[in-house]
Amino acid sequence: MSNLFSDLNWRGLVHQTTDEKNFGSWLNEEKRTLYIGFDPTADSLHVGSLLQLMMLRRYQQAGHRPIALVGGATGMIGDPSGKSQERNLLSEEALQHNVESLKVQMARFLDFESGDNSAILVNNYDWMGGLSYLHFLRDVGKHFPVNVMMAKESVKNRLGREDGGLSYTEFSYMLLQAYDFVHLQKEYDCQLQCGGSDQWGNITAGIDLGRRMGGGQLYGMTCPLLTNSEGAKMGKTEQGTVWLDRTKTSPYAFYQYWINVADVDVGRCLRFLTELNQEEIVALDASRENEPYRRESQKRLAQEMTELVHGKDGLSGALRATEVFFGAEINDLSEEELREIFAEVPSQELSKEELSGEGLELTMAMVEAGLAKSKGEARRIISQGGAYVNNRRVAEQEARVTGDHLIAGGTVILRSGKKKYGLLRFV
RNA sequence: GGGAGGUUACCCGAGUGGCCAAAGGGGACAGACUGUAAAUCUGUUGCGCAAGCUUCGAAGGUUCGAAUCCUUCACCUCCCA
Repeated sequence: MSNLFSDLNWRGLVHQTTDEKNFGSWLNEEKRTLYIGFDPTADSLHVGSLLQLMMLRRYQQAGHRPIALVGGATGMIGDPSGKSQERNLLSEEALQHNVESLKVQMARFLDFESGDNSAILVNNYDWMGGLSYLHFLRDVGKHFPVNVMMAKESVKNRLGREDGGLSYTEFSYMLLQAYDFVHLQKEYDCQLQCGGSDQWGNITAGIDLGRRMGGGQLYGMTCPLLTNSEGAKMGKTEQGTVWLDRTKTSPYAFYQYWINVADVDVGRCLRFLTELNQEEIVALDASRENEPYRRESQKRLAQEMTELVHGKDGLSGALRATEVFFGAEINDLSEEELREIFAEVPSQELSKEELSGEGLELTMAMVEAGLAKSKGEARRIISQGGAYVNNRRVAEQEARVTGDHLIAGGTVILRSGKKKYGLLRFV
């Protein structure tokens, strides 16, 4: 565990620590227990959570004991940090469902059976759900000077606003998170809380509370937020959030997300999100510098992330799908592969009758598949060389789709341009 | 209530009787280039294979012929009360 902190520093993952001078050596002294909180606002984690998951993983691999805290209770309140508006509150049932789903995903990152530093998963609803308001105010609230709370960034930002401000509920959020920390210290001897830089206020609130309640010294560390060169959070595309759940974001789409990370951002991603060692990352930096067209960094990043999140099978599926989507032969695909790869491509069912006789006009087929708004537009695409049947360019306007084109049990794959696909299934 | 101007295709916008399926720009879509990037260049951009058909706020009218002229209606902007 000796080089963990220097590695984190090298990667740029250390934004702030509570004890600049001694934090590193404190970590090295012995096995520590740390925690990071996750918000159960959805039933899947997304790319934005990866950084924190990896952080826990790094600590665990360095020999420390990670606790992943799922905020079943705090999620009911909503953290005002970084939010410009009052949150919508989720129902208790929805939250519990989300908590269960997150547990499963976290198991991919953390080892829950590694002996004395096994990861632990906790849900703060378990100790807060039954907490009485009166007791909470007496034991916890008493230790929070309101003027200190008012001074926190997350609160200050919101108080100045005319539209909405901040509710009492959200104002109290930091007390809950602070209490989590103290509780975990008591239960698991957890002395360190990590989080994104926007969590600093909440983390220090916990440290203060710990001292006031007589629990001894606690530590905090934050890492930078992972944003792209445009300053936006990673993990959002035009299609929406990139999830870790394969039913929400397919392994292929997940892989593609990383492949398309901009050059200026990919170095940070490699450092923040992968476990490649320093030599490998430096080598990739050089590759990017000298032969950018090879895009080694993106490929490596996509490969690492996809394998970690979706496993070897997920990665090979994504690679196969990538080949196919970029023009590989698809005649020999099995029905299953086909369904997997083209899962999120819009498809249309037609009667087999349509193929009888001379077959179906390609123009008509393209309209049916949603690739063209009219036959005229379809004809245009064909004449410009942008039409493909089963990934083979078809340049004749009069071309027809016939039974010979059917692959994998009655499907024809149509494509317009480089990447726009549409499926026709004949039944 | 009085007066002036406007409404054109996905968006902006030119078009004042035939040469108008309608300039130009943006966007979008294809192609080339490239790194699945950015930029650039080329082509296309109402429907129809075609003859042709339907479009210029809506309805009606004048005319051989209307986005264009007339009438009514709807909506928008501005000015005066």
